[in-house]
Amino acid sequence: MEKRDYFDEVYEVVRLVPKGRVTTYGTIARYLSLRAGARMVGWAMNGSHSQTDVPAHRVVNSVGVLTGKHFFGGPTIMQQLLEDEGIQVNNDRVVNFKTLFWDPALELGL
DNA sequence: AGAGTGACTGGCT
DNA sequence: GAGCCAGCCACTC
Repeated sequence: MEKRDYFDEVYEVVRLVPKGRVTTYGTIARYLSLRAGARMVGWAMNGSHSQTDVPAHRVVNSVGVLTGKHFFGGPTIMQQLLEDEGIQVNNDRVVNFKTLFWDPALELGL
């Protein structure tokens, strides 16, 4: 398998997400200029289980919904991880998502 | 090679 | 905010 190419880049960006902040698949896709699109970012996260330092729980969709929670081995794992970082989650949706949103191209001073 | 699927997004209702 | 639809690319069978 060894898809590594853009997978690794996605992991790297996700790792840069500060604790208590979140970002979206589409944002990562655009930041890395992935033609593949946001869907592939999610697919890339599918391999994040091999990476221990990849906070995939900080990656949500465009409206702040924890779409990938089921892939954490449980429907509440992702939410608990976020709440543990001080992020409030209500009905699978990140509270103040717009405020907690972290844009790499913006925060990294690009 | 063709069809189905998915951790998405934007636009419209 | 929530639902439906179309576009998007990579992966699997």
